[in-house]
Amino acid sequence: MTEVIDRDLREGRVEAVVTRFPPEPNGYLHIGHAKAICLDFGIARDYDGRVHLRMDDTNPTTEDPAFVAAIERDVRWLGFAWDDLRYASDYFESLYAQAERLIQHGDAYVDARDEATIRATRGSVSEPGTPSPDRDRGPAENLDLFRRMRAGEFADGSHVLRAKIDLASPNMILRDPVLYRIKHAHHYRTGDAWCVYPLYDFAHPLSDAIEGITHSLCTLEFDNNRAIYDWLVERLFPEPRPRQYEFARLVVDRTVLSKRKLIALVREGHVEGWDDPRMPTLAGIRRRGVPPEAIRTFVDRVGVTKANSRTDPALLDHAVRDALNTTAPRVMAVLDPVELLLEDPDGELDGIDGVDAPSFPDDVIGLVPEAADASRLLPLGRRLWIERDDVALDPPAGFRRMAPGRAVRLRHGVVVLCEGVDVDAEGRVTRAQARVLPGTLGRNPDGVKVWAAIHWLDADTALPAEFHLFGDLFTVADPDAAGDFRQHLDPASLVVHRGFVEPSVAADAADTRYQFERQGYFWRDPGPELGPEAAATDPSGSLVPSGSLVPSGSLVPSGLVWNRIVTLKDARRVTAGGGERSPAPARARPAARAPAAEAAGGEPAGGAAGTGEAPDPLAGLAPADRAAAERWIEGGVDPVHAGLIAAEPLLAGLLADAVGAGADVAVAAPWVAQETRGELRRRGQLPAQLTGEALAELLALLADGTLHAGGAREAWAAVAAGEGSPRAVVERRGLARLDDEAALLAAARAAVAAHPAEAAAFRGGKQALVGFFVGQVMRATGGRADPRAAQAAVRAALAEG
RNA sequence: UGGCCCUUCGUCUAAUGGCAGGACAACUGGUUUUGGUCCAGUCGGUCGGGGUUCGAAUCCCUGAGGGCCAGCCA
Repeated sequence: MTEVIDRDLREGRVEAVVTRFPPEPNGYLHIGHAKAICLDFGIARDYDGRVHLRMDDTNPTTEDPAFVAAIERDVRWLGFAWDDLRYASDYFESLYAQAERLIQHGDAYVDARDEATIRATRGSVSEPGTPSPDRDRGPAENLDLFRRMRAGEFADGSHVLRAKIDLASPNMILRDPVLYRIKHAHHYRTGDAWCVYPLYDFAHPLSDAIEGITHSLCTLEFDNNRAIYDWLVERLFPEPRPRQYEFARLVVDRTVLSKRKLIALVREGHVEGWDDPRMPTLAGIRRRGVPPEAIRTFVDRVGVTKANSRTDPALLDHAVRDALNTTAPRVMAVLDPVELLLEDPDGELDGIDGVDAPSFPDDVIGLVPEAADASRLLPLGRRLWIERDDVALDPPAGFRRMAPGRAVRLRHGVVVLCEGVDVDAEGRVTRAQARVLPGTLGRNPDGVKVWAAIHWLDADTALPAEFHLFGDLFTVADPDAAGDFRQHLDPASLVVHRGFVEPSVAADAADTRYQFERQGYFWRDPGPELGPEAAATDPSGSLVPSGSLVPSGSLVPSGLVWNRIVTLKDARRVTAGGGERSPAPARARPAARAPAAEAAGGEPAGGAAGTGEAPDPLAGLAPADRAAAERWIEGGVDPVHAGLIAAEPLLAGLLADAVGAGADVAVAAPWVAQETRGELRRRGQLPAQLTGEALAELLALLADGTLHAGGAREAWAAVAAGEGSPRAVVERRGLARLDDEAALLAAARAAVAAHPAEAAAFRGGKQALVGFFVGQVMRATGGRADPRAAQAAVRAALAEG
């Protein structure tokens, strides 16, 4: 992507970069849009260009101003600022004028048939469409009809404006696409001013052109649409015209990103709303507490290519933890509390009713020195809350926390020795007793193993709180792969706990993001940001009445409701006996990947693949061409090459000319079939300089030793680029073969001397490095060195060491 | 089925025709008053076949696999 822009700038095709992000205001932005936003805005920023946020509002029946506001807010939240806010609907008048121009040029016509008929006559991927009786109507009549369409004389669907392109095009998009349809509908911005509205394929390229967009970035599925994009822009606008480039959509495992499915999740009540923290919408992600910079680094890490791929949500989690590790103060919270009663026979705690605890560990302070100043008071009494699964009566293998007879440190406090554990009928821990070990505040006891540091809360001062633990919405990587996506919904995607949090948080800003030690990153649920007004104006349907997700703060005396942003990475392993289990409903281990995901991965192409009969390279040739090909084969030409050349008259003529000019057919054929054919394909035409005579000249230079193969290839490309005859090119570029042994040896020695580490590696047995050194010599000699001689020189130079 | 796009460690992504590298994940150790962080290390890849080349992930052919297109959605 940046390569294209660099070239456009370098070649002066454009003076400055202008991009645009063009959402349709008919839904909420999600993480997939974040990729496009980061790209469009990021490129504009990196190239010191401009970026427009454009509402692609050409369909009055689905769009709504509430979404415009939501989109603006989401883009800003991500940390971007647009240079201009535009609306496609502002261009309706000029778009209409362009449509009239098209009609006047005879490039568009009004079709009076209904939707079903047009659909039926478009043909299929393997059959051409059939023309409408209206297709050959004259421009004047079309213009009249189109004006009457605008004037409101016709009913919805009775007429459309179509581009007149090619009903037999293998690209379905080009089969006379519809440009304008009649919709007697109220538009949220233009009101009732219009009853004809342009379609995407018409409005989008022309909006880009109107705004002077230089690089129009979009996702892969619009690849086919580029043809109509270019067709329109070339007819209606002068250079510099906008150009469209495609990149792969972001797909994240264990969620869904299609608008339809997201709507279904909301409407059917699988989630609490568009900003449910489990949703991949930016509103949901924001409410969950993810900081925007984490989204940006995530998008950076994912990269931009044209290969459709799926991204592991672990990559996002990592970006979130990375952003929060150095910024989130550590506090303690107990999600599933049990009582711990302390005995203090030595009076260790006498006179102490709390400890001052640093808010950040030393390693974070190392990264962010000012974090050293932050601390808070931690009350400490004789009755505490600790986490239920930090205690076991009968510890399973691998259990490293509290159990009878084991000492653990109370984080930031003293070491205690467990003296008793009460369990209920099901074996669940209900209470524990422990004795404070003397002299262990800030110091480890002698001769006593401390098994762990556990988090705790003073029971008398801890604030009651509710914790919302979010997991992936789906249990499988690709919910669409098998059956209805709903059947893969994870019922444990939201787990609510009632517990306690330390009192210090009451003094902090409400939007503080914390790490609850050993649990994860949390922040206070800001509550639904999409208020009732969003529900009321949501044209896609009713928002489900909020249930448990609305802060049930009223039920919690402190009113505190915490959203878990992301878990801590959890390294505790499940033992063979299954004794230890992950306490949080954390993301399932990779081993738990569903069968559907495996199947989606595709069967490796084994067995029968690749072993099929080689097809006849001469199949499908006309008899005369076939005869020519057979003659070449007799002359020693590879049959595949012969077939390729014979199929293309330009190439066949070129080969014949070259042979006529004295070239050996067997030598010339690969140059025609590969190098020359490649030029033909890339340029769409055969460069005039690529004649048989030129090829014969090139091959003569090769034969008499003036050139080696690599130089000849470069020379041929230069000839194709119009730099002159092979001989002239070789002269100008200094491509003549260099086989002076002394010079090559000197170059080889220099290369070896310049790369001692590589030389040592070679002598250590890494033979592949010969190529590396040959490459160095080739570079040093401007590509002139004879490769064989260079390789010999390299080996000699390496042997000298 | 016609056309177009795509294919590099488990995942994502680099490599002017010249040492296949990084990140995430996993795994091993070390540090640690968080089973966190950090540090060190391990595992692991060019879809198959052919061609051109001294040398191919890269260029050419071919096979396989995946995606998109037959809305008056965008």
